[in-house]
Amino acid sequence: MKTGDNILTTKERALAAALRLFSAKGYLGATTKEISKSAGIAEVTLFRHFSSKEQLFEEVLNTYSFLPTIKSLIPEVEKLPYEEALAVIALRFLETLKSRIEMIRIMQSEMSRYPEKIHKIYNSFIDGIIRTLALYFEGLQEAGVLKEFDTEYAARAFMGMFYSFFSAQEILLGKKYRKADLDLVIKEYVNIFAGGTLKK
Amino acid sequence: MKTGDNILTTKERALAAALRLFSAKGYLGATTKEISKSAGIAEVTLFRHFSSKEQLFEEVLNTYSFLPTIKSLIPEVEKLPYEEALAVIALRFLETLKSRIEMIRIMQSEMSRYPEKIHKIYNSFIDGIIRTLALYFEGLQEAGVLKEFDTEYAARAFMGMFYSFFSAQEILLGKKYRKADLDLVIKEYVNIFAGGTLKK
DNA sequence: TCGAAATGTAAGTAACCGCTTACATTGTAA
DNA sequence: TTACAATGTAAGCGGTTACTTACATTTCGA
Repeated sequence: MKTGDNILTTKERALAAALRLFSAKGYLGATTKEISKSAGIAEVTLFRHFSSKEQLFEEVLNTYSFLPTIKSLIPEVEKLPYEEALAVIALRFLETLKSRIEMIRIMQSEMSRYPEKIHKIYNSFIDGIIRTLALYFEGLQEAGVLKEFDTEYAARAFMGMFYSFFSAQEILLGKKYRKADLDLVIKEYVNIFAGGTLKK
Repeated sequence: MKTGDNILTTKERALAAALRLFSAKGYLGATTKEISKSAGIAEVTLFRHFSSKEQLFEEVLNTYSFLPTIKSLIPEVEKLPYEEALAVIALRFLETLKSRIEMIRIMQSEMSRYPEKIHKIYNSFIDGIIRTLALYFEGLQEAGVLKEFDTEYAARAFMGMFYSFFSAQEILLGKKYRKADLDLVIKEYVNIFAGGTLKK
């Protein structure tokens, strides 16, 4: 590697390029020639690091599958009023999705290729968030702030509202939402959800 | 066509097979040889009906893109109590999605191939539903049943909850939800949403 | 500075895919 | 029955793709 070059190793640059192209064109649509060119390396070098395109794809999944959960967010949000806390959680959730939009695109379009693997990645991400949020709800139920409801279903409903908003905006329409729109959406969604879960 | 054979024409069987395989394997993953074999016709016959694979794909989109709206549902639901009406709308929405799951899979994975066309199909489907539901909400707001909120955002939130449930169950996990689960999910989601939109 | 490891260049291979051509067979309407 | 339209069989063509081989060049630590 030339001095002053990118800090990333050859393998890391290959993985990053593969992530980009698999995301944009799908597994079959992204060719190894294209990936290596995009990574700025020779095609043969790609095959020196990865024994096959299939294995490259697997390593892309493994390398980028980690998604930050919102678990660390709960403690700092527990002191906020309910609706403000929900707004912060929603915003962080949307930011997390956006930061991993390439992985999400891959998961959406390559589901049939790697069902068990992608299923696992999806579950470890979603389940973590759902359970964390459900625990937050349970705490507020015990404190008498929220009425009785199934906390896990409620968590799924909450995340579902925002996921489908994200999906429509970022994946289907390709529109970048303006900050004002985003705030408005969060406010309206949180309002409905809070109204439906708070004790009267 | 032999007598006593399938009622469908050769072209229709080709389109149906193409829908199945494009949905299961993606545009690039489904070969013309495989599609014709699955349709029970010769590969050359496929190219007699469709000038290219690309045109076959376009005709699949055109043929199966029409999604029933829920517009016709509103009148018969207007007499029901709010929560029951929401439950019926949600159920019908989920049934519609399920009946067109192959098209939805194609739209999700081939977004990059036909962005404008798929975007159009998506919009004509979703926008119709959103606007219909928003009108229903407006009527109830004027009647003093619902509190004030942005009816379109609310409609998006409502559909979003159920779409993401559908997506998680049918597309990501491949699980068929049992009827009991479905009823429970609808009940919980509708409860939250109704609680957040009804006037206290 | 020197030698090994990493990377590049060039060429090629076997398989596959979309699509075509030429010709034979079958179904059906007049 | 005949003529025509629809479909089938078989073979192949040109292009692409994943992947390999052989060899030259660069990088860089010891």
